This record gives sequence, structure tokens and C-alpha cells, in this order.
Amino acid sequence: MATEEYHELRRGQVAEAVTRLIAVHGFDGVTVAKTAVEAGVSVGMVQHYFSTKDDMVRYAYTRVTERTVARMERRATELDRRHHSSIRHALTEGLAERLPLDDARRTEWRVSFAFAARAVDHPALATVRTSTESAIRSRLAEAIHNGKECGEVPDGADADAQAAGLLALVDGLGLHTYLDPSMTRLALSELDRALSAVFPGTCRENRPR
Amino acid sequence: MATEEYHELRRGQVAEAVTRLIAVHGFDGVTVAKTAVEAGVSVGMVQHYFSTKDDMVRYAYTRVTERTVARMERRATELDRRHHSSIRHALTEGLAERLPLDDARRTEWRVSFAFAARAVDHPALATVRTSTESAIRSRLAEAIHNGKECGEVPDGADADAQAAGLLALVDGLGLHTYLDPSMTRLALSELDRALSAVFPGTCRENRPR
DNA sequence: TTGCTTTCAATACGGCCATATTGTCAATGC
DNA sequence: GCATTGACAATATGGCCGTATTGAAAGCAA
Repeated sequence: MATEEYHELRRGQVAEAVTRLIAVHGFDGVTVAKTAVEAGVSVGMVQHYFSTKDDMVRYAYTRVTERTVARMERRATELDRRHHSSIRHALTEGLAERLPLDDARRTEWRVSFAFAARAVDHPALATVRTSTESAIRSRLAEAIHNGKECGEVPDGADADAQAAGLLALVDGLGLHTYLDPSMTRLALSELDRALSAVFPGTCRENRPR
Repeated sequence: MATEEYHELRRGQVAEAVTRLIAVHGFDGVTVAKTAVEAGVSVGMVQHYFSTKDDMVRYAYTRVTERTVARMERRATELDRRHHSSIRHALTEGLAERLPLDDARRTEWRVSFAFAARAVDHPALATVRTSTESAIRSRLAEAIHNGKECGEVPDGADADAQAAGLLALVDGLGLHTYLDPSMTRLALSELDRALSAVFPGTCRENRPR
């Protein structure tokens, strides 16, 4: 194995330990020593691969956000390409991937939220967050734009504004759903309602993307 | 002055120091010692009025949320009673009070968010948060119900669901606006759009509340 | 006056944390 | 063969934290 590959493997091993610790004990439960134990390695080994704790945490953050975003993208693309869903439906399902709908996603949501909250006071983490979100937002705006060309979205719509609104709604619904899992169905229906408001029409033939 | 009153004054003095510290240095910047310095008192004095740090923090949290909720309520009521605004408009403005629209509200938002994030891992704080939010939600649902009787809201609307959706949207918009103040106008217009979707109609005479 | 309670102030204490230091051992280069 | 480097492990260090302890004033009841 290439040494570079091995290096990334080790870093990943530590990063996964960080996310597991956050999932169980919250962000405050993450210390270098505990991470080492959780990863089954020594403190010195962690230090060897991450020069500071901040470094370690930031790496873990980028990992978990990348995983979430990739899943959203995959779900939406799958519906779009394979099942020829409407853009509205593909986006609804893609965005829903971000919600804490089952135990796995609850854990992931909790970890992401813990990171996001620290990002407010922590420029290094804030960079990760803002770049990820602006990527999602432009991806959304692009889809809305495609919706116009295809007839699902009215011509006058402000794609950027609506994209921002949708993302904000999903984040808010995620928070409320996390704190009160019993409102899961309600969150999904509100998400659906919002998407229907943005995409009130039906696709004509020969739609793009 | 009654001793009870004096007691509350002291506790308030400490609580305000806590919120100031969070506003400047984030939640992690709050320690008992620093709070004492910020409040201009001794550590022993803080201990005298709060048996644990948790106690101190929880008290500060209830204070800041009460302040925010009171301002929202006041603004909505003012528009409703004094200016005879539509319910839609009163609610829009009331909910907008929760957004980080200026420096003062940015600070308040940051403090509330720091608390809310800790609440995820911290049952004592979670109680404060959930009770506050369910209060706002039922207040909102009540207003939507009134909107039905008066004609602003269609009869078939699900007041509880829409209330939850609106609150989630506001929380999400707050987060995004905080991280990127340049989207303030966009957030306001999205809020307005959402309220217009819930309250599409116009009030008949003799409306309730 | 005496003694008890409240209100604080100063400081001690024990623990945990991030990081630095130091050393070991194997691989690699020459 | 031998110095060098990379990959760790073990432990030391210094700092900060929450809380406990101790005690000094001050008010007040008897």
C-alpha cells in the first residue's frame, strides 16, 4: 500500500472515533486521550497524524459533511436518472436525506449539528460549513432553474432566494425533528408542501437534466 | 428592599455576565471564575447564589429566551391591537424579531443558539428550550386558527403543522442569516413568502383577536 | 453582650486537558 | 554497517476548571 494511502487510512480511523464520541457524549466529550482510546491507538499516534486537536476535529467535520452531501446527491440523482421522477420529487427526497429520519441519520445529524454549533465560534470549522452549504444552495438553485426550463417552476421565480429558503427550512425542520422525533411525519409533509410551492407545475417533454 | 428582591437582582447580575461572555467568547468561554470577573464579583459570591455552574447557566438561558419571546409577543400584539394589522403581518413581524437583524439581535441570537446547541446534550437546558418552543408553536397555531375564523386562512389548513413549519423556517433562516448577514433581505422575503402561503386571504369584519 | 445566620471573599484541592518531551524500534538509504 | 528518518508509545508538564473549605464581616434576635 502506498504510504499516502496508509496515512489517510489512519486519519480516517481517528476521525471516525471522533464522530462516535460526539454521537454518544456530545462535542464536549471529545478529548484527544478519549479519542485515542476509542480509536484503539495511543495519544502519540493521534498527535503524529494531527498536529493539533483543532486539526483533528476539522478533519472529522469535513468527513461527516461530505458523507451527508454525497448521500443527498446520490439519492436525488438516482430518482432523476433512474426513475425519471419530477425534479420536485427528486429534490424532496434528496433534501429529506438531511433530516434525522432514522437512528443512523439521527446520529449523523447530531454530529453535524454539534460541529455546526461550534463553527459559530470557530473560524476553522465555519469554513467547512459555509462552503458546504453554499455548494448545496447553488446545486438547489440550479435544479430550480432547470425546473423553469422544463415547466415545473414558474418563469418569474427567484431561484437563489427559493433555494436559500428551502435549505433554511430543512435545517430548521431537522432541528425540531431531532428534539422531538414524533414530529417526523409532520416535518416531511411540511418539506413536501414547501417543495410543491416552489415547483407547482408539471414537466413538459425534453426537460434538461 | 425585600431580601428576595435583592436575591433576584444578584442572580440577574450574574446571568447578564454569562450572556455577555457567551456573546463575546462563545459558550466555551464561560467559566465560573470569568463570570465572576465579568460581573465584578467574587467566585464565592457566584457560588452563594448558584449552587452549581449548571444552575447558573440554566438561569441565564431562561432569562434570555424569556426576553426574546416577550419581544416577539409584544411586537405582534402591538401591530394587532394598535395598528389593526392583518394577522399575517403581525405574525411576520413577530417572528422576524427572532432573526438576527441588527447587532443587538445578532448577539441575542448567538447566545440563544449557543444555549440551544448545548441543550442537545444537556437535559437541564433541553427542558428550557422545548417548553419555550412549544409555547411559541401553540401561540402560532392559535393565530392560524384565528385566521381561519376571520378568513385569512383557508378552512382546511392544518394549523399545528403549519405552525411547526413556520417556526422551523424561522430557526433555519436565523442560522443562515447569522452565518451570512448579507442574506438578511432574502431571509425576510422568504419569511414573508411563507406567511403569505399560510395566510393567503383577507380578513372579514369582526375578526377575533 | 452573646450567639446564630446570611453574605460574601480568598484560597486550596483534585482532576482533567492539550501538548511537549523523550525514547523505542523498524525501515530505508548510502 | 551505520546514520537517518518515520511511526509510533509512554509519560511529563503546566494550566485551567469546578467546587470545597475556611473564615471574616455584618445584621439581628435574645
